[in-house]
Amino acid sequence: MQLHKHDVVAKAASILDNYGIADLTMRRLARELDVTPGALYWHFASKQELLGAVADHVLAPACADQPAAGWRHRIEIVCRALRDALLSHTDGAELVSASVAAGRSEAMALILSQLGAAAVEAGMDPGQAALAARSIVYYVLGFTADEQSRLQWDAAGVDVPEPSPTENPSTRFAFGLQLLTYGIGAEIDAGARLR
Amino acid sequence: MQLHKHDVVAKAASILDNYGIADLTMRRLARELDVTPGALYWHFASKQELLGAVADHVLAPACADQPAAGWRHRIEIVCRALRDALLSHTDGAELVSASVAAGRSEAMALILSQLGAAAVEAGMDPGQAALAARSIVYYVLGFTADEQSRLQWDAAGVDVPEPSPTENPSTRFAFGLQLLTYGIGAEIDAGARLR
DNA sequence: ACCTGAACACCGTTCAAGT
DNA sequence: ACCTGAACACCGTTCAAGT
Repeated sequence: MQLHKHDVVAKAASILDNYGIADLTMRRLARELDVTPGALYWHFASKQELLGAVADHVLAPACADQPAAGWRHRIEIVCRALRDALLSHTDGAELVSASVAAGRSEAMALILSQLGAAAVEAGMDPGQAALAARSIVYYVLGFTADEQSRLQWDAAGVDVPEPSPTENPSTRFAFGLQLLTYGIGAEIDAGARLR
Repeated sequence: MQLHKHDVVAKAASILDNYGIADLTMRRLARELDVTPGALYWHFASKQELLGAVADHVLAPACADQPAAGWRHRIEIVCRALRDALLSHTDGAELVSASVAAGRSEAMALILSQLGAAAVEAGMDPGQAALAARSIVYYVLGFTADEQSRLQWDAAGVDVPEPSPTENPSTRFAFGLQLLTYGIGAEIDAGARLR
């Protein structure tokens, strides 16, 4: 049976979920697909390109059309969807961070444009809005990667103390995000006073 | 001549600067130190531990005592020092991000406490302040990793378009950081209104 | 067009044995 | 105490040759 990109990405995602990113190697992936490592290079130019495809697969659920709402709420919805998507796969945040840092991920470009559009609606000019969108993504990726690595230490029996154990991760996530949306509001107010 | 931790870290930093993080391998490091790979494992338990030490070396200049100033200015000073430290070594942001995500970096803990102290001075309670500090670090690491990877594509001849080419990276960095400091101010105001 | 076989040039880590 | 030698169990990538 012929190998298709989709099958390769799906199998890669299953290795990711069951064994983590360290075990997601070209040779192992080939073995589980009952194929020779070289076969993968007919479909993908490099491991980096393959990981990019897996990243887009992970991000797909966060790319669904968002319901109409005020800019602040839209940002919260996109960011929650992004975090949920990352958390739903082992090492999801690490994988996506690496793919975003390296070659561009199409899915992340879409998410950035959704966040940017919300910032424009809030009253920012396009340049500021693009930067605000990127800042938000840095926060979500950083927070979630951190959260996910703590989860893994936890599962391994090592318990690392949470900085503030009173609130759960979702509440803490929302609080940090609020800092950024408040900042966007304040930035616009400050800009308006100068005009 | 005997091998000391300090020499190992220094040579690792020089490989990093001259060839990048991909070439910073245990075998290569051993070769350049005229030593066998096994020798490194007498001084460091693992590659991860060694990279952590290199990360602390990179972060050292950002750990100098900061002059007294208002909280907002203190945050800006720490963050500029952090970005400068990361930019002063090839792949500095990537290295530090990985080390921070994995085992704890002592230097980063110090930076987090400096940022947290500033947020407390601004009027946050310690739990909120710790989270605000982490959010700021996520931003600095994300922004700088992005900036540094663009620099590398640039140096390689590929030119990737900047989202908003009018302003230089330092100005853009300051703008994104301002979003967070404005957010801290707004958060405190919002909290005060509830009391 | 799609894949195998086999090679190339590497990795991190361990550990008995040497000095 | 500190390091070598040698091995173990892997990597990503390429490419002539097969079907």
